[in-house]
This record gives sequence, C-alpha cells and structure tokens, in this order.
Amino acid sequence: MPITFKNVRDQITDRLREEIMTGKFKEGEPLREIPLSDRFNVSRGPIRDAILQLTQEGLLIGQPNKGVRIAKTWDDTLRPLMCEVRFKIETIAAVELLKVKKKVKDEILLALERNLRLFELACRDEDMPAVVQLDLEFHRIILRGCGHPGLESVWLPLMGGIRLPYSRHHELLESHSEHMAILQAIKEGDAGKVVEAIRQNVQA
Amino acid sequence: MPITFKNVRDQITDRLREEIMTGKFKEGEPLREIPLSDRFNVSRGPIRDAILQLTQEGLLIGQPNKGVRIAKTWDDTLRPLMCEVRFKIETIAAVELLKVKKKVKDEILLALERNLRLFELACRDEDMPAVVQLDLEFHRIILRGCGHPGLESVWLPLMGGIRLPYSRHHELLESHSEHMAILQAIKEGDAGKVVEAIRQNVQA
DNA sequence: TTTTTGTATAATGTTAACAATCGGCGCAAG
DNA sequence: CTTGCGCCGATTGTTAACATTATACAAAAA
Repeated sequence: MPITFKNVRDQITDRLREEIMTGKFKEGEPLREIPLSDRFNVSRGPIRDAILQLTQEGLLIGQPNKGVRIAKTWDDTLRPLMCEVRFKIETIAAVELLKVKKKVKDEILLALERNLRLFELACRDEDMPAVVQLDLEFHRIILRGCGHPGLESVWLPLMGGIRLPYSRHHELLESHSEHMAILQAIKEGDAGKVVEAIRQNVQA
Repeated sequence: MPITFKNVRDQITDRLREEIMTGKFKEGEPLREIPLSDRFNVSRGPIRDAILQLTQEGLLIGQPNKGVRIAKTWDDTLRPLMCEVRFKIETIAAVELLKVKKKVKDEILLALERNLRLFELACRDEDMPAVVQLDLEFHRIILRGCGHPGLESVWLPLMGGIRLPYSRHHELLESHSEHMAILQAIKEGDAGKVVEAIRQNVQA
C-alpha cells in the first residue's frame, strides 16, 4: 500500500480523474484494470470502483465485457451550450453560498484563499497538471460548500465533458485574477457581482 | 424493458434507482449491502457497484465505513432553479436529436411510441411506480439517443435531486399528452415547437 | 481463395473470504 | 454520577480466486 490517508477508492478516483483532466491520456485510449492495479499496488476492486465512478462522470465510456476507453470531449456545437449550463449551476451554488452561516462560510473562504495561493505558484511554474487540478478544485470548493450536496453530482459530469482547455501563460494568470474576483465578490456578499465574476471566468 | 441487460450490476442499479425514485424508501433510511445481496441473490460486489453509482447520482449519500442513506430531495429554493437547468439540458438533447441520421432517429421514435403506449396503460391503472419509471424512461430515451452520450451523465443526477412529484390522476394524463406533444414536435422536426413542448412538460 | 469454426488467450464480471473501521456497551477509576 | 478505556458485534473496505465473455488466429471445409 502506497499511501493511506483515507479511502483507497477515492484516492484512486481523484488521482485518475486528475490525470484524465490534465490530458495524460489520449482520447479513445483504453484503460485496463490489471495494469492500473499493478501501478497503484492495490487489487482490482478499488480500481473497478474508480473506473465505474469516472464512467458515470462521463470521463470514460465503457462497453460490457470490453472495458473502458477515454471519452471524447464534447464537440463544438455542444460545448458552448453546456458552458451555459455550467454557468447556471455555478451561479446557483455561489449565490447559495452567500446564505450559509458565517462559521462554515469562513472555512470555505479560507480554503479558497489557500487554493488561490497554490494556484498562483502553479501558474508561475507553468505546471499545467497542477493548474488544471487547482482550477477545478476552486470551483469544487464552492460547489461542495454551498449547502446543497447534490449540486456537485451534476457539476462533475459537466466538467468531465468540458475539460478546461488551456493554452498560453497569460491565460493562466488571467484565470487566476478571475478567481480572485469571484472570491472578492463572495466576501462582499454582493450576489450580482458574484454572478458577473463567474460569467467572466466560465463563459470565456 | 428495451433490452434485458446482460450484467447483474446494471440490472440492480436500474432496479434500485427505480425503487428510490418511486418513493419505495423513506428519506434518510439506511441501505445495507448484505440484506440487498440476499434479496437479489447475488454477492456484495454488484450491490456495492450499484450503491456507488447511485451515490454518484445523488440518490444516496454515504459516509466512509458507515454505509449509505437515502438522500433528501432538493429543497424548494433549489428545485425550481434546477428545473431550469433540466429544461436547458433536455432542450439541447431534443434539438440535437433532430439532427441525427434518419435510421437511428426512426428507432428512437419507435421506442418513444412504445413508451407512450405503456405510459397510457400505467396512467389508467394509476400504477404510480410504473408511471414514474416510464416518465423518466421517455426523457432518458431522448437523452441517450441524441448523439451526445455525456448528456445522460449530467441529466441523471439532476433527476435524482428533483424526483418527479406526482399527485392527482388528471396530472398523469396531462403528463401523457405533454409527452405526446413532444413526440409530435420531434416528428415534425420543428425545433421551436420541440422547445415549447418540453417547456410545458418540464417547467410545470 | 474465402468462409467458417474451434481454440487459445486476455480481459471483465462475480464471488466469498479476510481485514479494517465504527458504534455501543460494560466496567472501573476519579 | 460521570468520564474514560477497552472489548465486541456489525458493517464496510479490500483482496484474490473463480466464471464468463469477447477477440484473435489458425486450421479445415466449401
């Protein structure tokens, strides 16, 4: 066993999701259970769990008895439409977040600030995997903290299909300042400002 | 039953989802693995798979090492917002469905018609579980057939949180005629009409 | 040559045993 | 009487063996 902080299943799920999101596999590439179980030094059980979950999120597509492959990202007709959906979901979450009680809210703000510090570092290093992972994490913190657990279940498959496209360095810092704006708007408690800040970041 | 799924996992997942959706369990009620594996006469493996999947869909909530419980449906502030999201998703799917090639489209139309026949029977019998299941199935056929597999992954958790509320008999037949309208609009290939028909059915 | 069929192989699907973890209860110390 | 410790039963988490299914390839028949 490599590391044991919590559930092996969730560790592997998060790890694999991160790797797929950051483009470590090619589209259509098959993912086999045994090589993965070798790599993580666990049995096939947790691997199967992780694969099942990522399939449900739309990152993998599977045929019975034939395993899974890396799913294609959404085509250009679908992507902008789904970005609107994403915008709606994240807006709902952020506005709901304004209503949670102060104690919980402060924790979330703290987590967001810490995320932004790490995000800035990753941008400077141009560490793309870290950037993607931290970008997603920022939004996910809001989704998880807004008091409606079910929202994350809807959001995850959305992001699986969109797969943040990144390219140039200045875009990264741009993304960082957009996140800063979101955090600032949340701190001010101004719902309108929050919505606008999210629009800037999501509907790019 | 479009097809009798070959693997046990999906059979159990669909069966459990249907039972939860049709209100066979109370909110917060715990769901244990061993009783379920007894009931379905399988081992705990597929049961765990199903539970994992339904948890991901938001129908169950689970704590590590403590099992899962039936999740609460979304509260009244969230539900209408998410119904808008649902409307957007189903609209996208139905409009995309208009574009798929004729051969595939005809199959889908056939499936929808068969669904409506069964739906009508279930309405007359006031067989609520069947009604809910067939209502969901109708929309799901469109989602699955529209040519963008990922859409279903987003839609499922949405429906998990909404959990169609039904009450009086005339509502059932109303729902049936709304579905008829959607099918008719799709047959005509009129995107505007399709959107309106879906709005009628979804934003009730 | 083409098609078909049988077999080998490698992958997933399923099972049951084993390990780790959580909650409750009893009991003793303060 | 309350608090803290440790055991016990129950439940989930993990593992490895076994079963089933799909694919590739080769040999035989048309």
